[in-house]
Amino acid sequence: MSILFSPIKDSQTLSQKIERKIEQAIRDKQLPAGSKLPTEHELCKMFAVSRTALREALRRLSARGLVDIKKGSGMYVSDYNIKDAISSLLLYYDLKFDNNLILHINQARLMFEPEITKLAAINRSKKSLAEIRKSIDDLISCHPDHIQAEADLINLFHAKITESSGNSFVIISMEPIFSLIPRMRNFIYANIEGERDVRVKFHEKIYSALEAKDGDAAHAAMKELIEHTNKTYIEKLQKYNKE
Amino acid sequence: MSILFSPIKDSQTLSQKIERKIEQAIRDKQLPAGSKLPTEHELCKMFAVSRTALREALRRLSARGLVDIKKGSGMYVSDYNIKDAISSLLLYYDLKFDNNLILHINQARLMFEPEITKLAAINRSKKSLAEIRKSIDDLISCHPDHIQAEADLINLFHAKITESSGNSFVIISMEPIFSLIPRMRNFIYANIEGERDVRVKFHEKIYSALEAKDGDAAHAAMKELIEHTNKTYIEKLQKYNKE
DNA sequence: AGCTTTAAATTTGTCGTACATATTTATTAA
DNA sequence: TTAATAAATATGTACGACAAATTTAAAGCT
Repeated sequence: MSILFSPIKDSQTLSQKIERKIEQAIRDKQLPAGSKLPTEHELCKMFAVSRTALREALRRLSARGLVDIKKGSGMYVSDYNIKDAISSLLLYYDLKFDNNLILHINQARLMFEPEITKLAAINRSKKSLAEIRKSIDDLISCHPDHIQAEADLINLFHAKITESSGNSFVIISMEPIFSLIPRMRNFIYANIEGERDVRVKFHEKIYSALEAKDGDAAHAAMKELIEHTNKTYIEKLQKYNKE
Repeated sequence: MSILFSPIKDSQTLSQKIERKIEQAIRDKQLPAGSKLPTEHELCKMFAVSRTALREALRRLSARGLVDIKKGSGMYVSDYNIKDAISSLLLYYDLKFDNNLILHINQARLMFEPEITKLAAINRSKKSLAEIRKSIDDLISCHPDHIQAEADLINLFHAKITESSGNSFVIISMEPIFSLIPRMRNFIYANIEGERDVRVKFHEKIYSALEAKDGDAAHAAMKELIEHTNKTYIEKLQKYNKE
């Protein structure tokens, strides 16, 4: 019976209707990024609505990152970037964050990162290679007590490789992991005596494959590294459960 | 000099401050999904602000999917789901949609879907296998003139396999592709004489591997299928450019 | 006593007015 | 010509009033 009859009355509020019209103009490229929107006063006249409904519509658009509102200046179509793109994903993961998600992320990394590293070996530029090199050098020279900095440099290593793939979909798909890792790093990257040297060896091996543009070697080396990372995570988890 | 001094005055509007406090309560699980928020009147008293600023804060939260506002009833913490999770991603892809993105998506699928299918072969349930079976059967019996329906069934086949992996991160990462495909399908899934039979053969082969829980066979078969899909897309693109 | 209908209360949606505050533009002074 | 000041512009917040959807309470009917 749900198809036979549908609501006669539109359940959208006025502000949602306004939101939709402005959003559609943005999606249709009628309002390019950076362009200034008409003032509140002008938009109220255009839409024949009160300032309240219009402002509420604009708050909705602003909250979703579509427009920037500047007091005293005006409202501008924002340049929607990757950070905006993953904002709702990050919120979702924050709300659903648990150990199961970490396990799934670890599993996905094992599936995806060797493939990504293989592509990166082919697509990497001199510049991206230098950035990867720097992350390794910084890790080597990082003070042993700077555990957080160490984990961040490991994270950076992985992120830079993903960037080197040059595939925008891949980069965006992996970005939530790298954004979440500051939160997980004490779990994922084991703080164990001698671990750093093991890790540096893995990084060097991957770097060599990238440098040599050897996709298969890169794939194999990254697979090994992720397996190692996941293994130490499982061990750490079991140790924690035993206590 | 940027670290030495920082803005004295907080640039956040009052409504953004309110938004943040309510959001934090939600993130901290103080306000679980489904629970009713205090009324506007109560919140105005709690925060000691006017109704205007509060409503604008609530519009921001509502626009991001964190709360549902029901006229005459009240405001509720929403059950943030996968659809919400990918909403900003889908917006990003809509704003940046071009052929380059399609190529990147195709490339990512070649990297990821064989791995996903391999995992699905291990993790699939009887139920998920039956759903995959149904999508193939529906494709076989689909009328030859129903080009859109055909493409949607192909899409469903792929989506069901990804679901069968049982990995939440993987499912979410691939969801934008399946959401975007209705838009791309006339490009991605070639409408060529005889193509449907070729495709059904690929689907059957993958299905057999899934049924047999043969991860390597599943991986190889899916790789072959994606290569085929990507190849016909490139051919179609070149044909289009020639005209 | 239980169910249905009607009325009242509650809660969010929209409008209009007023003033505050940040930014931009225009005018004046050096 | 440049710098300082004033005026205008544009968004931020508050308040009061009324509209409209939902919920609750009361009245009416069987």
